[in-house]
Amino acid sequence: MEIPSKYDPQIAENRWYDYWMDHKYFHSTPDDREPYTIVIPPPNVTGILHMGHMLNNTLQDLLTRRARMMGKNACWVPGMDHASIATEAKVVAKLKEDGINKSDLTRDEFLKHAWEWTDKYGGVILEQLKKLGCSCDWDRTAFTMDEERYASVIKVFVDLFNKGQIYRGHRMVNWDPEAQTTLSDEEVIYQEKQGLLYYLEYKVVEADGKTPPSGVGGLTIATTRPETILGDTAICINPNDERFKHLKGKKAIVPICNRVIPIIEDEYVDIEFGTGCLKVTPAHDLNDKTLGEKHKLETIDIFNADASLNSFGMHYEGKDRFVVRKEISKELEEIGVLVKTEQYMNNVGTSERTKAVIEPRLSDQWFLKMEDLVKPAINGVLKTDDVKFFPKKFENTYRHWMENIRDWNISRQLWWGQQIPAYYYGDGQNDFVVAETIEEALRLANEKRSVTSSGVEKPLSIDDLRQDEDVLDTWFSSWLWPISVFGGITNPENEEINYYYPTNDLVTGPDILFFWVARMIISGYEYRDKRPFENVYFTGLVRDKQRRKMSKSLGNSPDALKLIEKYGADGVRVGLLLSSAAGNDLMFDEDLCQQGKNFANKIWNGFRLVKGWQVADLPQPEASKLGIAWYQSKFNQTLVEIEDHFSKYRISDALMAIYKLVWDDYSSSLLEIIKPAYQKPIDKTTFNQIISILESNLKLLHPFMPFLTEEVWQHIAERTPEQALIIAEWPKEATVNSELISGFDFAEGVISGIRTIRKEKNIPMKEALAVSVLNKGKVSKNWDAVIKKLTNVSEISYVDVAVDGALSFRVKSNEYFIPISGAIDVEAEIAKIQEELKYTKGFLISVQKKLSNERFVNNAPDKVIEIERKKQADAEAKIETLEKSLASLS
RNA sequence: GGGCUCUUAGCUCAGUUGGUUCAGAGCACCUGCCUUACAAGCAGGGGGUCGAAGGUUCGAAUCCUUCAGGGCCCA
Repeated sequence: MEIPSKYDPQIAENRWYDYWMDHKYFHSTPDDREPYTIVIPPPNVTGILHMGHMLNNTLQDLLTRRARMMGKNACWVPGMDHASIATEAKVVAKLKEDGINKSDLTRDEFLKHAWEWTDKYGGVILEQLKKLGCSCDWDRTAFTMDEERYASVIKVFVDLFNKGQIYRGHRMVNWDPEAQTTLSDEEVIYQEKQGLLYYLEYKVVEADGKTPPSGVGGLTIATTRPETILGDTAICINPNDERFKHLKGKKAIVPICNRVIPIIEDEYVDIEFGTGCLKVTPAHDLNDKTLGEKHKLETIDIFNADASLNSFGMHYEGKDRFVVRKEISKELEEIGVLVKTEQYMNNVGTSERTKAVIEPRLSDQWFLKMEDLVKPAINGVLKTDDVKFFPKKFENTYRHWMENIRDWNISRQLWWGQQIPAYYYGDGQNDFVVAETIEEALRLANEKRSVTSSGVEKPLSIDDLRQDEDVLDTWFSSWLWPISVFGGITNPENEEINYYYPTNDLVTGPDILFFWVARMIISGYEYRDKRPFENVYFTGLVRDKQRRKMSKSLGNSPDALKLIEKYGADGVRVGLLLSSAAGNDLMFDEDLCQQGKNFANKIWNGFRLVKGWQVADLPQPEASKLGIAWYQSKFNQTLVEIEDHFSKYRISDALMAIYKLVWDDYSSSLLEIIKPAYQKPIDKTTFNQIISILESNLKLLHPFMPFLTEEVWQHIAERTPEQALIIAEWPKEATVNSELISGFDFAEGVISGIRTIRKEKNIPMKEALAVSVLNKGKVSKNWDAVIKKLTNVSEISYVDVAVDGALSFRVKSNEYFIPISGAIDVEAEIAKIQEELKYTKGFLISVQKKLSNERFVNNAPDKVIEIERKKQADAEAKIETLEKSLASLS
């Protein structure tokens, strides 16, 4: 095969992705091998690839590829999330553009539009993942709204209802007036907003509601929301507040609507805040609702679903809450009720999706009881380590949330999602049943009615049943994901679920720890009695250089596909992984991708060098033999290190270890050691060994840089599909000869010393040097061939006395001399040696100090003392050498 | 306001049970090289009072206390 002079990522990426797909390497079916399973955090169906996805999926691909090479049956299940609120919002917006209002459509008509939208724009992101090299089993692509997943959700809902875990409740919920749906607490974002505090005066009357009391004028309340006074049903004062003793037992009149409301007393009221008089609006504030329940107050809801005022709003009926706020404050001012206004900063809840200001609202909702469900999930993560978090610190966050968990509001007032399988047949509170099918619901309803009603009534028919209009929270489908992708809910004993579940690793962002991760753990224990995954790897958020979160609105997120085009998928993968310790935010900088691209190029050129050599039947040079033996040990040592990093999910450390192995040890050292002289052939032994070494390197690199490595692999030799790198065997840990490693380290010191002198004295590399050595440390001569090769030294001679008129340097207690033509700057040499001497003596003193400290010798472990003794001996030897040199110079 | 967490070189980060020359890595920077795979390269080099102040200890980047300043989650 002809080797192109430049590596072209585009061609290689397309070629090998197609090749991998054609040969079905990504596809998995249960067999005798140990399974390795990852389920993708399903991206929003209409989403597009952003940096967070790139990081996340690169990590998953890397783990999957490594597992595959380790001989496991690797299965990475891809899929998408129907993202009910986000998708419905997009569809509604699109319809609006076309002049269609959602309210003009029937549910079925709307769903038809939504599916059209999904079919048209959905799945783009999955195609983008392929560009990144993701080795997902695409035959298994799942969708949270497809038939299997829909059925799973319904089955689970019915099951939990039957277990008494799901109930209907009248609750104050976070209402998004724009999307006209309920939001979970987690979907509300609190923002500081500048607003006004309005001081309003209410008239006070006697308990009969008519007679103005003598000597009492009125009372003043402070509110940020004057429009809600129309829903006031009480005024509350603190019973300990001396200022308002005279108000006890009286009543107040709400301005404008002139409703007479009681003045109640409760210690809940903060005497310091505002005026000390609190208006109570149970329908529109959570705290007021609690007060209202305690004091049995009336609840008056003044809003429509879109947060415009209803008939309780009187002449403001139909107007938006913010419009009313302005207008009513004007009216209040005109009728002399508005005492004053003040600037006020308050925390306003807004919708994560629509940004609309959240309205607390009372409504009928479905709830899932969490108290019992969380118990095994708390245990599994925090007590038994059945599920492990990386980094561990997120366990604290998890604990705090799980131990303070509230019931989960699982209903959403939307159409795009799994419709709640509750069927109403009458007007009573309990005139409903829950069932997987309407037929079953009918049977249950008739059964229920015959029990509850004494009289003989006509049986109900299907037409008498009304299904609940609401759908389930998106997370109520994704919390089943690791089970439902294998059909483990609808068919709990099927072969696939039994083989692939529990999955191994989950890679996701900490922002959905509660939304998703915690709930999957809960459902895993509930429905499989097993953890859903063993390890959770939390990635950080991807931020830009200025530490800003990458977002569409800021426009600071680079186009993922353009990055791949520019740096190659491998380059981008390396760039992302290089600085992404688990759980740490990643300050993304395109330069990192450049580094990745450079690395790819380095590997490519290293390959070109080797492939360009002529091979001949020659004896193997000593330097090559030793160099290869050393590298093999170095490789194995690094492999141990890499495995350790992987076991702790320190992915960027693993990559860095490989990076240095390949760049420094393999390219800069080993290739230079074995490189034959210009246009000379290489011996066969060395050549075969270096090919084998290159292949091992490629294996380690493959999970990180799949395309480049497969390309090089296939260039090295003709390979059958069974010999493709993607399924090659991951290197096994082997013995490390530490003598070779320390020997090379010493030789490197010598090499570096010679190079430094070359540099200082401007001696070109072409000019061969002769070196003499005073081998005080009795260092093996084995490495001389290597040293000579890497420094262009013609001869290393061993001497007994210092060489006069030569430049010198020292490695440990050995001293090296390089005679050069021309005068030696003796002064400079002396100064250099004195500098070294000073440092070494200082070091020795600190060691001696330590060793002469009785308490140190008595308390420190033997091993530490031994090390200190060795340090002392080394330093003393070095000082001796230095002093001798100094004497010979002066 | 409550909980969690962080602060180490210009940048991004390692630094495990306190103890090897422990003060590190990569990038960036500086200097010299178009050396025959790679200038997307090679060789060499400089750079940090480990946020501050106390304390424990023979010994502290590491443990404790206080302070300062970030970040995340929750209310």
